[in-house]
Amino acid sequence: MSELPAAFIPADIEAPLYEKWVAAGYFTADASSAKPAFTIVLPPPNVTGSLHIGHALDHTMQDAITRMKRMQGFEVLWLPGMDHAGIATQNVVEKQLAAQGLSRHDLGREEFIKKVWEWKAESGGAILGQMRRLGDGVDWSREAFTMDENLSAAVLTIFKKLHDAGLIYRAERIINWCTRCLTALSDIEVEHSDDAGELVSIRYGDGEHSIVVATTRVETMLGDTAVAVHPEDERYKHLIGKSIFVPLVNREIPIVADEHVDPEFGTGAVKVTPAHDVNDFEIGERHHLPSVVILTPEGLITNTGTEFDGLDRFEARKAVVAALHAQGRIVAEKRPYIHAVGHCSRCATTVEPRLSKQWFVKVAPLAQAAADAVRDGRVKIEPEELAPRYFDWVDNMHDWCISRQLWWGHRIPVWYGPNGETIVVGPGETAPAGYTQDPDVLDTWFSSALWPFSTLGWPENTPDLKKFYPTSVLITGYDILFFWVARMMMFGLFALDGIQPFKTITLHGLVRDQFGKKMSKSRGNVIDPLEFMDKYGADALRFTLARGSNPGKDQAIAEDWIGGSRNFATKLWNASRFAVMNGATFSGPLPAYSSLGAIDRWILSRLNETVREVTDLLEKFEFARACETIYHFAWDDLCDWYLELSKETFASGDAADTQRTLGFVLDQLLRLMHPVMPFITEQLWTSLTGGESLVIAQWPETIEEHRDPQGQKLVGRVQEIITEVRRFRSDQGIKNSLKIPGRFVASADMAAYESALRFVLRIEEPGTDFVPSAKLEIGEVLVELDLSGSVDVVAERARLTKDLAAAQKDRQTAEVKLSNEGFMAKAPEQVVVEIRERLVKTDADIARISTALEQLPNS
RNA sequence: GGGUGCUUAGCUCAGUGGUAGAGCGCCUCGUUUACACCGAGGAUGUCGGGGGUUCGAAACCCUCAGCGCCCA
Repeated sequence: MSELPAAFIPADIEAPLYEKWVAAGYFTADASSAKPAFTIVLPPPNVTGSLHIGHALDHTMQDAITRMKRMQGFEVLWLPGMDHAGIATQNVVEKQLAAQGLSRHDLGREEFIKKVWEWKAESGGAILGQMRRLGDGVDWSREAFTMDENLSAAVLTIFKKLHDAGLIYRAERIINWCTRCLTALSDIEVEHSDDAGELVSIRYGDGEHSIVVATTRVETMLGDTAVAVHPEDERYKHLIGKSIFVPLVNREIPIVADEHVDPEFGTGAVKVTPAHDVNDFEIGERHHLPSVVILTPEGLITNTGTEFDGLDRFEARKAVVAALHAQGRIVAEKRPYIHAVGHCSRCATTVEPRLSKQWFVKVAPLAQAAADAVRDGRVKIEPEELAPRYFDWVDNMHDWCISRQLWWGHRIPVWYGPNGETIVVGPGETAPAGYTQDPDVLDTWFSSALWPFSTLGWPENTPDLKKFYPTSVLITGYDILFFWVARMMMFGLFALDGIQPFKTITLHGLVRDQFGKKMSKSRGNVIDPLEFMDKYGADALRFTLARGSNPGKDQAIAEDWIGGSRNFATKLWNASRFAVMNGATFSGPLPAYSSLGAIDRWILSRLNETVREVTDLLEKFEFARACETIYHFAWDDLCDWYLELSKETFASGDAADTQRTLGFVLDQLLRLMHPVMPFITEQLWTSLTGGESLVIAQWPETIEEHRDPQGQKLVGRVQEIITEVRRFRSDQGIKNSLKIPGRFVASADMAAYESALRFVLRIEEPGTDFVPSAKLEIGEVLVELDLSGSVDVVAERARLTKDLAAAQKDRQTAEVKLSNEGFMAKAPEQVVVEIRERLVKTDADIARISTALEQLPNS
């Protein structure tokens, strides 16, 4: 055991400790181990990203669980890596090129992809270094990237497998198109917001032969190929089957009857633009309407033969309205009109629904399997309140558009022959000469969906896959339940013939600012985890996040609270210094429980409870409650009570049992805290015990013999006496440092504590001149104090009056219950006994306090 | 519009039938050799409103109001 430095400086110890762990290979999993496996795959962060507070929370939880499992004797694999983030990464590199006045087309596909790899090598993956700062005990030897060769092989394999099963197809559909990213997006990459627009009602046709339609996207009228009404709508029945004149484009279009038209909405007639609206597309299909694409990929009007060709869609919207006004065809304008508008989740550009030929995954059977796996209990979602959200999604999922018009990503393994042949090329296969490959790449989530098994070597049946699949638990935020979790379920169950990718899905919430508001750059309330790790240490940040983490719930965080966690770390440091100074011992057997002193027995009993509770809570991912339990034990029980009550023993010189007890308790506590605060616990534990590392130390176990409710009750009474005497001293304005003579009159079971009480309360043995000027009755214990003079009667009367009122109030609630016939007849016996005891106690309290009040001098 | 969650001390949140809790903040006192990143003591809540079930409700049911999220 070496002396501990007076101050704890996280920055000095964290990086070296982390490097020590990695170098020792503690985090490297062994697929040939005989130990049971415990596997977590890290939700792969984006290669362009850096560590934000949400990662810090997610990683803290995973690190804590894997560290605990490792200490419990599992062969733990926590597998790190990143995804290639197709759009985001391509955007970053294109921006760099743009600064040199180049586009990706100037380089060509091959050169551009080379540039992206160069970018990744130089500045990608900043987050991996930041994870080390946080202390993530991941297996770096297995670090994966979705574009790695073997993970790419997995992509080809699953594509072919899905295609062969008829679950991948190519079709012309309305997809979400980003006019800035110039690619298709899947439904969930579109974020809807309620925006202010304008609802314009336009008269098509003339006189009797006219219909008013309303739209917020006026420019789409240039692509209208029909007007639809409900077949039963009396207003329009006579027009069904006729045609009507569309202004500006000067085209006659049919009026069709379609049951999906809502007669209650607007005029009951809708314009139909099959190439630019999902609902309209379906109407078009049903009525065999032509689809006219009137927008270029960039969002410019095209192909209408009007003056609007070449205008941007939003300029065209204004121009079309103006032209319609000029013709007197605007019937009404509602402004502002609030309606849902889709935006690209990457760049916020308004998404354009657009008819386009894309690749899709037919999700129905896959989603069904994904739902079943949860419904039949093979996969557990925690907290279970979030399961309905999962079902809502998988039960109503639309086919997934997987092709992206990008260059960075897994290129679609489909080749087209000179005569229109289509073949899918699996890993290791090559297309026949003369074939050309589809130019598009796959959605990044397509490869992320394979993460739990592609990282373990699938499609090869590797030792890793055998040992570590299915993974034990997935820990991630509820915000990517659909993006990622549901898709891993679909692909995992499909790829591994029904074996689920994880046994449990644990969802946590978002980290918000101290007022519960969402963090955002525009609000300026973003908390940077790196900044606060610098300032307070990684342990403090981790503890704060873990302590705030209730299952599935968002949490608030503030700098003050991180400071509070740092204070907790310092407290632990100082308690350890105290232990060293007082000769705590960290080896050898614990003395027999029955032979120990009352205080020692008490702390061991509390430790035992704490071990049980914390283990149980961490197993259930109840981080907030686990941290609360640790905090309370360490600060209140250990520091405020045990260390204080033990000071007298240490001062007496005969302290071997207490020295060993304290050493044991600290040792166990450090183990218990290590998952959440790995750095400071490692530093303390290795220097106190001389052990190699807490990372590979054994997790504390409960000790049945240490259950001691009776001892806890006694110490509870000791605590009550101390608190009451302190309150008296405080009310009397007696300095804490002042020693006063006093006498305890107590039952035999309290005698064991008298010396400790004297020490803590600074009450000296009474001398021959002892004159008790104050008497405190606390329960059955009488404390007589010699204040060498008179007491402050006013303060004492106030104190007693307050106590009397409290006792009377308690007595009354007890009495009301006991005189209630219903209560006496129906309440459980145990509760009745409890209330009776309460009545007895309050009666005694009232009598005692009343007497004390009467005996007070009148002055 | 459909679903779902929340409303408890100044702030952020625990608490699923038996006398309302924590952290931070606040007030008073205190340099007693682990710790002022500390110690001791203290104050603070008709548990969103209304109804119901129950001997007993912050908790269970109904309803209203407000806030939030997801989906459309």
